[in-house]
This record gives sequence, C-alpha cells and structure tokens, in this order.
Amino acid sequence: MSWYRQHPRVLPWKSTKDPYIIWLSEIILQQTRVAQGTPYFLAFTKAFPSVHDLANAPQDEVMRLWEGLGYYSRARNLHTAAKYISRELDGVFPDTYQTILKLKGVGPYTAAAIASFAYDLPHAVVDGNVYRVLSRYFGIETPIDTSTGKKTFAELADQILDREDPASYNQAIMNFGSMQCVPKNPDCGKCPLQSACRAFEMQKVTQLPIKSKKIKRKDRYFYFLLCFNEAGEIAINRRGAGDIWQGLYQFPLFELEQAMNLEDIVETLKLPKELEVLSISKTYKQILTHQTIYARFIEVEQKQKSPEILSSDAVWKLPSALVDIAFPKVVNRFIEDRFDAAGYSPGLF
DNA sequence: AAATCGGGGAG
DNA sequence: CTCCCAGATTT
Repeated sequence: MSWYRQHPRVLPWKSTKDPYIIWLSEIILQQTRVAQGTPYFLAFTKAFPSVHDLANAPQDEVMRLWEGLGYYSRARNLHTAAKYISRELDGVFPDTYQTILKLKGVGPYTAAAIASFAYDLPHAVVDGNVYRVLSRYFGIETPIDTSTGKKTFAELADQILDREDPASYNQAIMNFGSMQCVPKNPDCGKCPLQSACRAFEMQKVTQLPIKSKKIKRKDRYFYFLLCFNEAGEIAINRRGAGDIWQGLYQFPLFELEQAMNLEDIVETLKLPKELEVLSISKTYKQILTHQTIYARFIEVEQKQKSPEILSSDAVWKLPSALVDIAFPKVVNRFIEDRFDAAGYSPGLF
C-alpha cells in the first residue's frame, strides 16, 4: 500500500462508489486489458447512465456497444443482470458478497471487487495479477489453473487482506502486479519486496506462476454467403447458442472441414440454381483462444425470387445499415474492405 | 476437472 | 509465433 501511494493510477471508474458503475467496469475488464476496455466503459456509461437504462435497452443495442470486445457472454449476462436488478430489486444493487455473487456473469473475483470497492467489505480479489504476486512472493508452485490452486491462493489472499481498508489493498496489489511484478522481465532491482520475495531468492521469478494446462487450437473454415436481392439488400442472420459469437450477426454461413477452391466450394455447398456466384474474397484469418478461423466471403446474386434459399431466419439489410449491427471482428474486417473501399453495389470488387 | 468463450498487445 | 489480460460458465 506504501508502494501504491507512490504509484497511483487514474482510471475513470475509480472516482465513484456507485456499485452500478463499478460492476460495469469489472465486467468489461474481465480478461481484458485496461487500455482495451476503457473506451467501452466510457461508451456504456454514456449510453446507459443507470441500471434502468441498461435494463430497458434492446439486446441488439447492448451487443452493438460490446462489438469487438470479445467474450460476448459477458454482454448477455450483463444485460440479464441489469434487468434483474432493475425489475426484481427495484434498481437497488445487492450489497453483500453472497448476493452480488448471484448476479449472472459475476464470479468470485468480480464479487470481491464490487464488495470491496463499492461497500468497503473485507473480501480479497484474486485475479491474474494477484496470482502472480502471491505465487512469486511466497514461492508457491501450485498450478493456478486447478481447483486446489484456486483454493490455496484464495485462502492466502484472504489471510493477508488489509481488513481496515480492503478497497485500497485490493487496488494496490492489482496495480503492483500490473506495473511492478509484471509477467515478463520484471525489474526486480527496483522492487520494494525484493528482500522478502521467495521467487527472487530462488531465482524462479520467470517461472512463476505455474499453469498446468496448455491450450490446443483447432482450425475451422468459414464460408460466408454475401447474398444480394433485387433491392440491393444483403442477407444476415443472428448466431445462436452452442458456438462462438452468440448474439452477433453474420452472413449466412457454410462451414467446411478443410479449405477448398472456388469450384469445389460451389460443388460441395450445392448452392441453389437461383444463385449466381459473382466472386470470392481472399481468406481472412482470425485467431481465437481455442480455434483459428479461416473465413472467405462468396458473393452471389439472386436471379429470381426464392425466399427460402437461405436460412429462414435471415433478415435483409442495406449495406449502409450494416454499421449499426454487431458483427464478429473477422466479418467487420471484410465489410470494411468490401464496402468502404469498393462501394456498395454487388459484384464490384 | 476440463473445456470453452474474443480480441489485442507485448516480447 | 506464445503468453497474458481487474474470469465466468458450461460440460
């Protein structure tokens, strides 16, 4: 905390005790760097000053504001919890750790953060920064991504929590982890904890914390159908549950097990005769945590009316309206290339 | 307990 | 490329 007083960090959500604002910031910052999340925080607080504003917003509007931030279940759960607080709790934010924990999308970390920052309750946060600081300082080699590890670090964090000022303490240890005890090449020479740091003593700083699991990524090949009708509108649909990007929109999608050339694609997809293939885009690559997406966009034109050729849930939008709809990043990259550079008429690459 | 869910920035 | 980020939920 002494170090923290000398290394303050001005952040837009630190100047309030409003639990709604704090909750909003914490959800946005889950697995997200401060620099990446800050613009989203500003956009959300401007669009939805109160929990009622958020609760009463259409889902598509919430998703649109979240567009590009990733982990979209956060946005859906945020909206669900806002409606719960607004309608079931009369807009009164829950004020105990256990009741905060009941909110959709709020786990142990976020409940502790809200409880301490908004209500000064003695609950220790354990985020990626805290795992790193504690594992190094105490020289703990228990993997942090196991149930045993989570329990160990949660108990330790609770033991060393400053119960007189849990809000400042939580803020301090997270800041210390993000600024001094950084993941790579920490400058231990200017660390105030060096003399008591077990990892420094054992020369294991770079090895801690330990993670046991390694992620494996699988390749997926997406072929989106860019289908115009006679009015110059494009078919889109909303992605459902059970896969990535739930709640976002896309062009009608055909997925293949492996990459194919244009002729084989047309053959394999068995496109209806009413559709004439105009062109196919380059491959857009998007790396996610557990998969790599290779996306191509096949531009087709409807030669005659055939409403049911695409999925029945398709809706038609003018290209100029796409900017107000939430798409995955890889789709937006194509949209920018296709419509901002080449214009809005079909077939013109 | 393990798998899954995005996107970006640092090294 | 790999790793990690103010983690949570589902399987």
